[in-house]
Amino acid sequence: MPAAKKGDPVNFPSYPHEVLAVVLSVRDGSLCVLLWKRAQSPHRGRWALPGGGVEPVQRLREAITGHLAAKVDVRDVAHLEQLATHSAIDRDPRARVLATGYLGLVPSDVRPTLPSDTQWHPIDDLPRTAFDHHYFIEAAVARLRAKLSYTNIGFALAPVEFTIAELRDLFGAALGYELGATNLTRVLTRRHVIDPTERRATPGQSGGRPATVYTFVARELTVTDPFAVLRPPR
Amino acid sequence: MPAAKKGDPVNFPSYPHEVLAVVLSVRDGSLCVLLWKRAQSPHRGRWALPGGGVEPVQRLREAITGHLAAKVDVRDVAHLEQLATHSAIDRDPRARVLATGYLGLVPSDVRPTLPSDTQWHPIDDLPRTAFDHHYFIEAAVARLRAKLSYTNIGFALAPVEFTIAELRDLFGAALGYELGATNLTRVLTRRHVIDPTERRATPGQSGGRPATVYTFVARELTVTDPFAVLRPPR
DNA sequence: GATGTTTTCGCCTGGTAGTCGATAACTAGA
DNA sequence: TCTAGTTATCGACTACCAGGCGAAAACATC
Repeated sequence: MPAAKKGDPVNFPSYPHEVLAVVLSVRDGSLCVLLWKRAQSPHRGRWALPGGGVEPVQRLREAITGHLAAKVDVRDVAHLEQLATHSAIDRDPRARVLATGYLGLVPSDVRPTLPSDTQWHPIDDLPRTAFDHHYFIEAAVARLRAKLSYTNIGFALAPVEFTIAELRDLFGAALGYELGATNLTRVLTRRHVIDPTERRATPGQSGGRPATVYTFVARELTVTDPFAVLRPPR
Repeated sequence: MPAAKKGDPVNFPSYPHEVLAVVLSVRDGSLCVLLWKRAQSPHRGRWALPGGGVEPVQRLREAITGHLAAKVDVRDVAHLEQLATHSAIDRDPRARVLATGYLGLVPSDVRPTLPSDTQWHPIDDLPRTAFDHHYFIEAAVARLRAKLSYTNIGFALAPVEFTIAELRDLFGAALGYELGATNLTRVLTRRHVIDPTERRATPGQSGGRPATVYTFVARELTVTDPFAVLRPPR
């Protein structure tokens, strides 16, 4: 029997496949998602996630990076990870399209120049979105909020250098509730997620003690806490 | 402008899409995965995950359920959840095929009758597997082990009724290390994951105090611990 | 200096994981 | 019935961590 080779038949049905990115960032104290306004039918006038098809030479991650480049400078996207693949039969009215979602994060201090059809929208004040894109947004926000607690994913939301007060506000906006600076500092330093530097921030108009400047230890995703329970014996 | 309708063009390239299931279960004290031996090229003679194509009327979950039915009684699969979608260009030598993985769990007390080409294989003694299936297996095992700590996913690995000793051995096999019965009981009961019943198990040959029979409170996935850190204020 | 503002540190509390030894509840056999 | 062996369960103890609060530090302005 000859070895299988390129061109031999595969009996699997084919479907158009698209990738969609939920790009999240904290803007002016609110967690926001990047959306663009559709000018074409279907769902003309509604707001949609960046994304599109997958070229034959591209992996999914390369495809979403390419589509993102049309909306933002992809070097500003500090973290990108896959979410779920959705397969509802008529999620697109034209044909059956499978869609794989991605979560992208942009630090709060970078201000990418956006095309005129593209804007940041606060998570808790979303407009009508196209297709089933709200499912992807919900999943992305849930994933981010969970990972803020047990990974160092904050590095992708924060500037390279920051004070604890800034980080407290950033985490507060991302999580949707306020938290104390004392405990935040202690948790993140004990887990070696952030480190203090020698530098101090210059106080604002009204004075006050100058804050220590912190940085994230690593700038790629690492899990910090092995879930705390049912640990292996010493 | 007319509204978009079925049959309108979508500019997304199409790809054959397959679904693959990593079915895990504890058999004779070892965490095992369900594999079948390929009789056809490519990868003839190697062991592969159950799976196959997606019919036009099926969602991904329905498709994997259908393919699983050829190997096990799907009613024995107590839990099924999506893993990642893989897109390496030549993960299949015949053509470009996208693949979405699923994690399935079978309780340790059910003994599905398997086709002659299908067997359980211990996780730490795997044969050569076909295609990129080992990536799916690794991801599935990691997902299971993580979720054992912060969800009630154990319900899908355990019998409906069980003793703490049985559960300790079950978790030990799934996690890959032994753990203490005292702490396991305390953690799972405080989180309302398991509940004691009035019934007692009958001691074995060698006697001993009869063990309390426990059950899982819920039989669908619930997250028990909101990750313990950076909680909202009271 | 005096006052106001902001950050940071130390102390306290409560809750949870993990371990170990004592006790309970059975079987089998003398 | 009593004793020894076996297994399960409970209580006590330790260690660690999250979370909160107030005091003190370190700046600003006046």
